[in-house]
Amino acid sequence: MAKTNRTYKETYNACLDYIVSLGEGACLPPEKEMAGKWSISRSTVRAVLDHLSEEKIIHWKGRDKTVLRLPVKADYFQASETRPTADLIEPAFMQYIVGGDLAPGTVLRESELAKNFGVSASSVREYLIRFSRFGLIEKKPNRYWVLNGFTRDFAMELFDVREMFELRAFDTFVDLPADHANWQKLSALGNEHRYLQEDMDGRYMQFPRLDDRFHRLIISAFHNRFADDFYDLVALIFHYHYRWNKTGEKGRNADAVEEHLRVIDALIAGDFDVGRIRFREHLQTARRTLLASVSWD
Amino acid sequence: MAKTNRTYKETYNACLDYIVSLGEGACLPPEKEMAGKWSISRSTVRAVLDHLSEEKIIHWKGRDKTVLRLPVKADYFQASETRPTADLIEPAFMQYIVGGDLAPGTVLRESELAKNFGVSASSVREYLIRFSRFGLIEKKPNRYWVLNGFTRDFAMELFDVREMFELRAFDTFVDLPADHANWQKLSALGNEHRYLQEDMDGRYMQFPRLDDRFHRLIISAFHNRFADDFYDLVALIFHYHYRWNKTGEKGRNADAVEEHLRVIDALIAGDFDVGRIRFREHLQTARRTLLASVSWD
DNA sequence: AAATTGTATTTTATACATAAAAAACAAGTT
DNA sequence: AACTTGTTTTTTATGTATAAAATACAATTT
Repeated sequence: MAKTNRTYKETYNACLDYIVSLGEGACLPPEKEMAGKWSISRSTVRAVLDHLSEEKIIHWKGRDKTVLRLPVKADYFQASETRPTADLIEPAFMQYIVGGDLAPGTVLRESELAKNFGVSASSVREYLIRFSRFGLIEKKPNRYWVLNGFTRDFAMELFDVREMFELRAFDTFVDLPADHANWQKLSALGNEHRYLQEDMDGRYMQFPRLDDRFHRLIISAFHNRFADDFYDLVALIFHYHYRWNKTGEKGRNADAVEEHLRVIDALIAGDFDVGRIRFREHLQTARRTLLASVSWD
Repeated sequence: MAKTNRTYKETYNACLDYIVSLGEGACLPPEKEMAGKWSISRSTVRAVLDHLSEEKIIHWKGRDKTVLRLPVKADYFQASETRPTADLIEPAFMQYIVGGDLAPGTVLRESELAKNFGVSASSVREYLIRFSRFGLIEKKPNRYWVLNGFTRDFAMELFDVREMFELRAFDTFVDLPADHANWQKLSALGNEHRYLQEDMDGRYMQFPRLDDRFHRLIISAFHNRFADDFYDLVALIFHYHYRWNKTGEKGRNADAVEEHLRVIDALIAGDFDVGRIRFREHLQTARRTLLASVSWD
């Protein structure tokens, strides 16, 4: 097989939605306009129109593209068919290494992973090359990939850099003028934290998303692509590490919500020094919590 | 064509060297030992022995591997044939973008680059994926790569992080015990700087190597893989940026040598505070110098 | 029996083939 | 003439095929 026709399927689904919004009897716009609308080529638009015509959803002849009937659920392509291969590999791969609790030094074979994940070897290969930038895996030339693993050292070094970046960003953040949009965003985040806190038992699973937004808001003040990029790694580690390590999750999240709020409240009140101390404390807690659950040295 | 036989050619050349060191009439060791010696498989060793035998350089029958004649220059494979494809792509690519002074936003096509560099599209593709981690290029899905380019912003953000890492490393360095090997290394580097200074006109081209070693020595004190890794990018930028930007090279290098020495001398003398000030100054100069030669915003 | 070689099998790297998608161009409509 | 569509060409994504290299196992020699 060659290239997948994911773009086509995705566009087809988007087009069905669009047809619903137009209603029966309406006319679709010119091909070029549709191509622009979804940022794809006219070829794909025409392929979609072809299929829509075959399915008798529209009547297509030249520039006449009339909606014959509204699409139903069965007309749509399955979500699994439209998801990019790369998006499919990441969770599978992280499940494999984090969920499998593989020891550092474990050999990873492209062909084996490809078979396991049900994707092509080329896709796996590309993913691994991309992923290798995080330093968790390494390629032995002419041989295989080796898992360096999420060791204690790795976690410590990760946190050292994270702290440097976030504290630096924090200092830039508090220097922002009072009318900067970030203050509003921070205030809004505070409210969301409180909302979560009201029903911790029912909503604690929503915390990781909030955590990510809080830290990214701080980091964004630094305006540094390397720091932003580094936070992708931090987020990845946190996301997957805790995904397969649910012990004490609720308590951990409740503590973190509390700590975030202490920082936010201090900042909103203008107590920057107190805020900084609270922020440091929060980073320390995060470091301790993660280190406590690292299984390999 | 399939896989290249670079490993084989490299091993063959290494084996010719080895035969020279053994001398005529000598016997080569067991296959397994040779495989271990060059960290390759026995298959490759046997392929090499086969060729050596064909060329009548050795007589090979079972475990008898006698040297018949010493190899001559013509027996060796050309260096160009043994160099890894990836090593071949890097300078070509950097020449293409830095040497060509391409504007940010320039479209890069895999097939075009492959044709230009005389390598396969897959190799180019892998290189670009790997290179993309530096944030200088970006992939437009289903389309092409776009050069983000070495802009003023990029340089500033690069230096912000570089300064954070190096200053942090510097503080760790000065805390090293007096008998730590790094102090000796620093002292030795000081001497090499002075040696360079004695004949700046004749030796200034050797400075980049020395610069790299000086900064890596400092950075190494931090013991942080992310900082080490980041310095790879810094080194890459410096290496290629100045490679095609020779204006004022001698003066630039002379100044930097002087600045390095001020730092080294202060540290060796135990004046850590002065050393830190001098080190900051040096980083500032480096930033200014690089920014002055950035052509794109 | 241990070491070494011979042979067969597995895995990896990479060119190539092919379908999808984009882009270019030509022709027809309003 | 400006749009829009029809058709063709180019480029990209990705699976497949294949030689190189690694590994495993059997047969031999010391």
